[in-house]
Amino acid sequence: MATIADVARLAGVAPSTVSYVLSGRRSISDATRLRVESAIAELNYRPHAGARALASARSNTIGLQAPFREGVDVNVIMQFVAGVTSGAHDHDYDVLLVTQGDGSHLARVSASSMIDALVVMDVEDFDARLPALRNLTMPTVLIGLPMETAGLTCIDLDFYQVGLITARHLAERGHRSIALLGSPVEVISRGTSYAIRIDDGFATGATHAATQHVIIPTGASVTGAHAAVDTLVDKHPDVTGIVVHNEVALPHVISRLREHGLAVPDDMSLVAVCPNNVVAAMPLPLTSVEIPAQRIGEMAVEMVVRMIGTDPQTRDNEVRLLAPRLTERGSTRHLEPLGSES
Amino acid sequence: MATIADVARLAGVAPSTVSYVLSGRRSISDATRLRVESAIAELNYRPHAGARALASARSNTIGLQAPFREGVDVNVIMQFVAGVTSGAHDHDYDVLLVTQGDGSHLARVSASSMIDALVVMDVEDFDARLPALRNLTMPTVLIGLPMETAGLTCIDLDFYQVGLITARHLAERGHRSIALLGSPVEVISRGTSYAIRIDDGFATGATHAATQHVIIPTGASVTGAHAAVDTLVDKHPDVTGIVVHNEVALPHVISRLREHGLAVPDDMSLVAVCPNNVVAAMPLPLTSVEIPAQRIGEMAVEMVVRMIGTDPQTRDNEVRLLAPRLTERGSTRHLEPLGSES
DNA sequence: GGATTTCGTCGAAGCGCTTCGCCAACGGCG
DNA sequence: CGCCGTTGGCGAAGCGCTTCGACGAAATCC
Repeated sequence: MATIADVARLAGVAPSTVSYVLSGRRSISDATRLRVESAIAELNYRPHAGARALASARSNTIGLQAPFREGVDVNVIMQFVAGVTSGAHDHDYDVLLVTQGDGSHLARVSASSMIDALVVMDVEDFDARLPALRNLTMPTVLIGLPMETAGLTCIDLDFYQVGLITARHLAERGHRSIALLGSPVEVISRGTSYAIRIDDGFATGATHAATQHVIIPTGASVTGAHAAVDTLVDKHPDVTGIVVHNEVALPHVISRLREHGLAVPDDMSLVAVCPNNVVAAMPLPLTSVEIPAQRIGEMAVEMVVRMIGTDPQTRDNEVRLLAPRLTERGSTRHLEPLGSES
Repeated sequence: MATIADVARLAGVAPSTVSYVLSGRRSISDATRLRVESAIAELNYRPHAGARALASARSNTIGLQAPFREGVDVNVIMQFVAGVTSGAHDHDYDVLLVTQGDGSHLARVSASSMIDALVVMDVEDFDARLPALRNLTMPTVLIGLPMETAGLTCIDLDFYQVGLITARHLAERGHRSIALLGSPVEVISRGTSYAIRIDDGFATGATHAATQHVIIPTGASVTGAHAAVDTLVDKHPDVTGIVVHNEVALPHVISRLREHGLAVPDDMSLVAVCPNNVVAAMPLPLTSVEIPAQRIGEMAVEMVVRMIGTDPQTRDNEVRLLAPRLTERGSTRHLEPLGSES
């Protein structure tokens, strides 16, 4: 492997000059820059990452903490990961995967200066990693919200608003009894905030619109979806509109509804909450609120990269909630005023 | 951050001694080792990864190349990733994610000595990354097989055998016409070898058993599954047993069969090929061949770690194909001899 | 036209670690 | 008792890079 000294020799300059060409931290005349660049190309030179990290106290790597938990949508996780990696790439960072949730791995990785910053995925309300994160001076961004966000920087879709606008959307179309088919119980009981926030928003939205509502946790499986629909039909036959926030269950919810003789949207209005590629794969167009997972991953990187190099003291932590947008695709119908139904 | 010099000072030894305590490369008396260890603990010392990489020419990091492609099962991908990370952790390695498929990222990462070895996922027959990989002296293991494996080390489930034993299983139970509902066309036309290998095995197995067979590429979506089942029912009504190698389509295949009035296993025998957690989530027990994705990920790491430190010349490349095992769960029935059906 | 600034480049120090060679002390052996 | 092989530890070199201060030369100013 060629070193910076080799390049310098070939270009007839000092190693430091090569370094400055590479980093752009000092002005270099066009003539020498060109010579250095061609030497670099000729030798196919790549700076040694370790040496660079040692000398500059920067590794140009960000850590991605991604616990692989039960019940979470792998699809969404993958999109976060894809967003983070592509965002990192855009900013010339690499991504180190940190999967062990116990924090010891995290501590090792951060203390050994392998990473300059950290992105944490799938945060719970009382996340076990929180204490470790709080006394980490390293720039950190959480994807998702814990219960107590003081001193933390977070980004997520505003699921409260998701609940609110989906409830309102249905209410505005005349639905007087609506349901939310949400996350599996294990996700909720773990205290995963997005599940709780969408519930709250949904309840509030429904209440404001003087609409009946019910929330049905839904397992991320065929049986889970079927059970939820069965509950809906049996216990809440007056429900005319549902919101489904469960990517895995979604198709099975639709087919189970059909088995019960309920067509979307004629007999049941439906709003999906999931990534766009999931609704695109559905057999019928669905009105939906997108979960822009990839975008969120990219934004998380952007935030964390901006934090690098700023003084931890002056850093002001923000909680960034993306406003959801509902896209109509005709899977929710207008209910006629009572008595005028055909 | 404490350095090795701080530890040495506190323990009253030379820095090199601390290093030897850490690496175990030279014998150290119990007395000093204890002193050093307690100094390490007291200062909460972690070696600087960059410095270590620089001095030892080892980064203790393996690269994981994971292209995020259309049509592949994210679930399986995630299990590979989980296996690789946990395997890496077991061997005291970290994992660097390399997602950009174009190879430039790979080149940069490997040339800058960020990684000691590489695991490549989702390999295609004529994979674009192959040329880059071949003239990489770094230990590399592919998960999946390309067309030409000379000079490469690969690991995968033996999908040819999967096709063979599933076909035979159905044939042995008296099925005279069987079908394989496999990967989406885009996966096949990309030349993804597992899809092709299972097809070959299935065809051969069926032919040997003098059984009719048909292979139906199946889209990884509700509509894809429905289309495949519709094709099956319309064009191949004599088929009595199917193998489904498509995790996403699987539940929809089953429900579509039911919509056609075909129950599993009474009217249609079914063998699934997918990870165990997927069959577990199905509404009925399914006879299946497991895809041990996590295990494969771990084994890939094991192989690649063993390769590190061995001379590239003497390294003999192996292609390791895991023998599949079929687990009966009662979703395939014995067909009665002709005329004796109830 | 001298003083001052700016520009482009160099040299050297040092980041924190590993590893090699060296050496002192210590037994075991003939 | 002298020799030699082991053992346990030390010191220093050096891995490849960044960065700071220095320094001519050219440009700018009054």
